[in-house]
Amino acid sequence: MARTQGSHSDITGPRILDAAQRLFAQHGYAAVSMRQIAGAVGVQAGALYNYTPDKQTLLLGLMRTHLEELLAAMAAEPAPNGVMDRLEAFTRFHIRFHSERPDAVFIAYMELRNLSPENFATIEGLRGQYENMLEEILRQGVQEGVFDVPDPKIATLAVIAMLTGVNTWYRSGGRLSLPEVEEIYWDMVRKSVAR
Amino acid sequence: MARTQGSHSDITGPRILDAAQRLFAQHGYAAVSMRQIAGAVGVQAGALYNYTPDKQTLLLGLMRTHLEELLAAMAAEPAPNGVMDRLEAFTRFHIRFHSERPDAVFIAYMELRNLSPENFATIEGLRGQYENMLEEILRQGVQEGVFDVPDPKIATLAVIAMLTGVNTWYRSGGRLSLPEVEEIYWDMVRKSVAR
DNA sequence: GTCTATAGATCGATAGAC
DNA sequence: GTCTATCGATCTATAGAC
Repeated sequence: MARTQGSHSDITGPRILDAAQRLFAQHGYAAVSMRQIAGAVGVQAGALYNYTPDKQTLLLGLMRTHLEELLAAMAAEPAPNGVMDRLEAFTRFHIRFHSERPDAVFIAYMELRNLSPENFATIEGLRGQYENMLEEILRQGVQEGVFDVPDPKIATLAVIAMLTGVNTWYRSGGRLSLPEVEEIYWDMVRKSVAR
Repeated sequence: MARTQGSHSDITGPRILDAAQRLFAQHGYAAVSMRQIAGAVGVQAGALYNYTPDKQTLLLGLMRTHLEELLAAMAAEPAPNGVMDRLEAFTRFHIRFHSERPDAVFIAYMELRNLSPENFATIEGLRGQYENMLEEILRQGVQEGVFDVPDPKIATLAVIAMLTGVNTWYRSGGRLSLPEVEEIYWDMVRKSVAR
């Protein structure tokens, strides 16, 4: 800990990403300086540039990693057969996954403005893939007569907005446990698309 | 238009607020400089300080004005008698009011981090007043046996998150008209709290 | 791989002329 | 009320020593 020089390449990289994610979520990308990130990691600002070409790429990496992990975790989930069960699985998965990563979720929604047009397109494409999974569930449910949804695209966005809103208030150890939260939201989601 | 000096006090104040609101929403508070705001208005940066003591107060003013207008508009709405009609009125009012002010809404949600603790408390207090109006509707509906809502506080946040999500995609002149949007969301809100 | 040092730009805010 | 000019601080990113 007292060492002020020398190589730490084994862990510095991940620590930079962790510090950047926490600081960007707390203060906003534009309000955080490379010196702050370096200070949180315990290195000088110049050392950061061994791990990222610039601040912008640091942000893009955080957002892309988050969305790729989301898609990978979603793909790894067991998919029930019926549309109702699939909707329930999606709902519970979304709440669980997002409540575990509040900083990453916050950044992925709030810092889209700071992406270049092509990077923005990349991120929005990944997000669209995720949204399409819910939209497909809703469309199939409508087709089967299980759901009553006049506009599946809009219903998808409505449900996701409702579920992601959990992150604005949920805190581990608060009044409600995560299973209780899942139950409340699943009840509302189920009814909101019901016949 | 060619005049580069002289007094313009009649309209400069509102124009500063308009420009700041638009730029803060587009790029984020921290990413916008006082020089950018001044440039958008057509004055030099120093002139801004005739209208605001500092950048922070400019932001606070925008957020407080937005929330005070929200509460005033809500109070001016005719309140139906039955809880179901009141819920419908709230839903349609929320969508209409928020979709008309995307920049102000965006700032009021995204820039809370940039407020000092006491200013944050002020803004959150105003937002809480608004949320309480919906919560009261839900509580009364539960009491009357019209709604089935296990946790009115959480249901309030869920509904508001869903409705405010309209602003992430709705554009005037798009595929759906505002009345169509209201209809879709009212259908989902109504069912989500139904017995 | 990390350090120190710094180039070069930009920031918020102020002072004083008009 | 707006301008010009500027102070002092801070920023991103780079250069070169170790």
